[in-house]
Amino acid sequence: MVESWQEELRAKGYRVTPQRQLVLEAVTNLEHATPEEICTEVQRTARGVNISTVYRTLELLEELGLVKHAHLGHGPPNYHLAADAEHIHLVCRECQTVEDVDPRAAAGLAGGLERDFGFQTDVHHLTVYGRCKDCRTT
Amino acid sequence: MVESWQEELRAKGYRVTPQRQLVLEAVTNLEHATPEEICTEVQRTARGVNISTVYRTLELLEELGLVKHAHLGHGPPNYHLAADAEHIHLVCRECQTVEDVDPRAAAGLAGGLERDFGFQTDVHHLTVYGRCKDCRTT
DNA sequence: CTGGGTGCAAAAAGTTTGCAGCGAC
DNA sequence: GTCGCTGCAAACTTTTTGCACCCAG
Repeated sequence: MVESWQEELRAKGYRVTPQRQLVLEAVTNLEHATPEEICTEVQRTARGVNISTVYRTLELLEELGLVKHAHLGHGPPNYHLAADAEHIHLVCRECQTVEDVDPRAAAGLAGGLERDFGFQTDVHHLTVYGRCKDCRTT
Repeated sequence: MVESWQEELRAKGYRVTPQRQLVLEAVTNLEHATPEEICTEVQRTARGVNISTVYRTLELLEELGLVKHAHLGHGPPNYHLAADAEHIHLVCRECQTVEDVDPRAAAGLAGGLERDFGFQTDVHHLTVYGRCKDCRTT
């Protein structure tokens, strides 16, 4: 697994550039971030990585299986390392907070969909909307 | 049930307009539609309901609890009648098709989240990403 | 008649693309 | 030196907003 992603890039005819390393670093550090946030983070460290490069890089990194994204409601997509532990997102439709939950909570669901519909659930990408504990009591 | 939402509108100080009736009709007929599709549908019947009116109306109808929306991937949100039977959306990340599934499949998940996190799942809004049967065999 | 609703146009927000120059290999 | 990558700007898509006029109540 330590076999560097840089090798993989070169093997596929892509190039290893500072920008690509910085974007991957930013995703690693931020854990959950939108393209915009990633761009800002990168520009804090080094200067000037263009937003369009961030988009292009994220697409590439996702293609390589290094990062994944999920849609958490209205806003922009949310990127994180594929290597991070898988988790489910609980999004509160009132306070907009996101809570990460162990994917085992969805084991039954995934199993059922597989059995009944032949559907292979991407648990990584599962987003559950509802109301969180706090918003239900207030 | 047939005429009551108009009453509710007036009771809250809103007005019943042809545009609002047409949008609700379109949502009813299309069952699953984006704002753009709703706008097109409405303009087929009558002419000239502006896209921005569609957005404003959908927001209002959702506030009243008449319609709901879900995010099915990258694209625009997807509106449908709240009165329609609840269902889960299975979105294939390869062929982009959407399959509707009985919400009972998620009963275990919803129960677990409720028990463990006090989170009230909005099953209506649940979207599951993955690969459908067809894409797995091809 | 009155104030909320609508259409239109412009702005915002998020994302993609064309192209000339740069730099990884 | 080659050719993929980047920055920049412009185009695009989806959604929101400001404003003058219109019409439901």
